[in-house]
Amino acid sequence: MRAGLNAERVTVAGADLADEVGFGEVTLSALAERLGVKVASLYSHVAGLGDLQTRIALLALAELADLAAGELAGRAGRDALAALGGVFRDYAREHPGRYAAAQHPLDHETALASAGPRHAAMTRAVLRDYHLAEPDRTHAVRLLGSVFHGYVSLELRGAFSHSAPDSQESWVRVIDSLDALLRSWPTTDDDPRT
Amino acid sequence: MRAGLNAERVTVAGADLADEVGFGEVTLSALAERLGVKVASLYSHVAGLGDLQTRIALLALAELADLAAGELAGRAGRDALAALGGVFRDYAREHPGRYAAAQHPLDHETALASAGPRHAAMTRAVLRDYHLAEPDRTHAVRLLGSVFHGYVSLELRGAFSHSAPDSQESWVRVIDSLDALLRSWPTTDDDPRT
DNA sequence: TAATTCACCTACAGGCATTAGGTAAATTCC
DNA sequence: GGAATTTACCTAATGCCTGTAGGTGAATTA
Repeated sequence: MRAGLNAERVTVAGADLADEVGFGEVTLSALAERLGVKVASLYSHVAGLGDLQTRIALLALAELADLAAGELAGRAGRDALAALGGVFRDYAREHPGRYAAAQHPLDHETALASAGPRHAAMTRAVLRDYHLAEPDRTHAVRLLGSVFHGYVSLELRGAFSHSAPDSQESWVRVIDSLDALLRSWPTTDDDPRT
Repeated sequence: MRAGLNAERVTVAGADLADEVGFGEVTLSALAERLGVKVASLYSHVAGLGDLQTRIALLALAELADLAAGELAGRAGRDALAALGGVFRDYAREHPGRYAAAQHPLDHETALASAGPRHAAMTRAVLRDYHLAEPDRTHAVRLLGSVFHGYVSLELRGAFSHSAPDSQESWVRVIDSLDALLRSWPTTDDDPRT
């Protein structure tokens, strides 16, 4: 009896498994068992464990980009900022394994073909309303990426769950702070430090 | 002939190996070979791979806390902020394996006995100069942690190395931004959103 | 110098990734 | 509709890694 697998079904099953047991704990053995198939059979669809990890990472990046594109449509300013951050935060909480996979290192060529560039473009789009000129725009992109990724990572690790106030409150304040910061961004044409 | 090992020597060697090949790639096999010893001999000093990983994590957290304490002495305000962030950033670049180990999850009991609480205390100390009352102080602690960890993680992953301007410039701007943000932190006794 | 400790060893079992080579089900072609 | 081809899946075997059991000899202590 054939199970009717292909590369995408295997990848999705791997992503689901990652969400349940953690990305680093995904093994071909466990995945094969879940799919009702022998381990060697998986090699007909993916090149090995490393290839599977890369495919899950690409899946997660694409899903994240699609979600972000949907939430960002028709929003601007603080609204867009909160929406973009919220996509990352919600995705990480609903799909921790997929979110971890999205941090998996990709070689340069693969990264360029991934949804990574779409992410960068969307962050730039969110900043459009704040009217920053280069290089400040790039500095701001990096700051937003750092805050979103950092906050979500720490929250996922439980770093904010053992002390008051609730993490949700801090999240709202962080978004507010970023919004205020971007509005009053100090434009620096000559900074003696740089 | 005896190699004269003990738990600490094994842990330090493991940390050095992690800095060279990555924390996730540390194996007892490779570590034993590097120490000129058979794999089974390592079990006289550490309880297994998991225990070794925990010990490397605790070592990294302690080293980071010691470095931070040293750099923070006698500094305040933006100076202290830059020093604390710089410790994380420099440590991660010089010791990527140790930095990755510091993110290794610890069970609650172990985390409490680790240098983790010292880190929290030092971040609060840096904020002293900005005169924030609770719960704003905690929100700010979480923001700083997020930015530092997020920026360092992304930079380490090479996310900022394929576009101008130089990451160092963005780092200085991020520190400046945080300083400005903390100085003008909007004190909110009643925020209708929370 | 004798007893004890313990750092290190050999030998083995189990789990996982990976490859080689085979079989039968699905698909394609005439 | 039957033959040829493709391919999804299999069994079998190898090698690396973690982890355990039990032994040996060097260092330490009495």
